[in-house]
Amino acid sequence: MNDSRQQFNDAVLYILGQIPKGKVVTYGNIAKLAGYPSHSRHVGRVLKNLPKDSTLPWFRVINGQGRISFPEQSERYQLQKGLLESEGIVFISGKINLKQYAWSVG
DNA sequence: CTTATGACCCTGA
DNA sequence: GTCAGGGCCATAA
Repeated sequence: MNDSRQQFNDAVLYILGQIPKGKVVTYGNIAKLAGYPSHSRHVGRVLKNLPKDSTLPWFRVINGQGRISFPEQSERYQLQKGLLESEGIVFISGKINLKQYAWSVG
């Protein structure tokens, strides 16, 4: 494994652990915070690589449109939606209010 | 080496 | 508001 890839992966996981409860972050935002503004896609690759029993709040990661990047019929979608709702996040037409739930440093 | 694919984003219609 | 096109980068074949 190249160090750069590992570093990106580690940065993403770290940021993921910094997301407060009841907040969400977009892929692009995480990538930017990790130091790779244009690697928004690879954030998804990192999450995909996560074990299903991971303790990290991967479900707090959504796309730039405030939607979950899974098809509605997908089990992952239902799981993520349920977890977010359990933290107080409200879904409207399958989307959430990014203006309200978007996390920023500080 | 070239293609194809992906838990994406931005912009314009 | 939603949808489509173009772009970006890493991985697999």
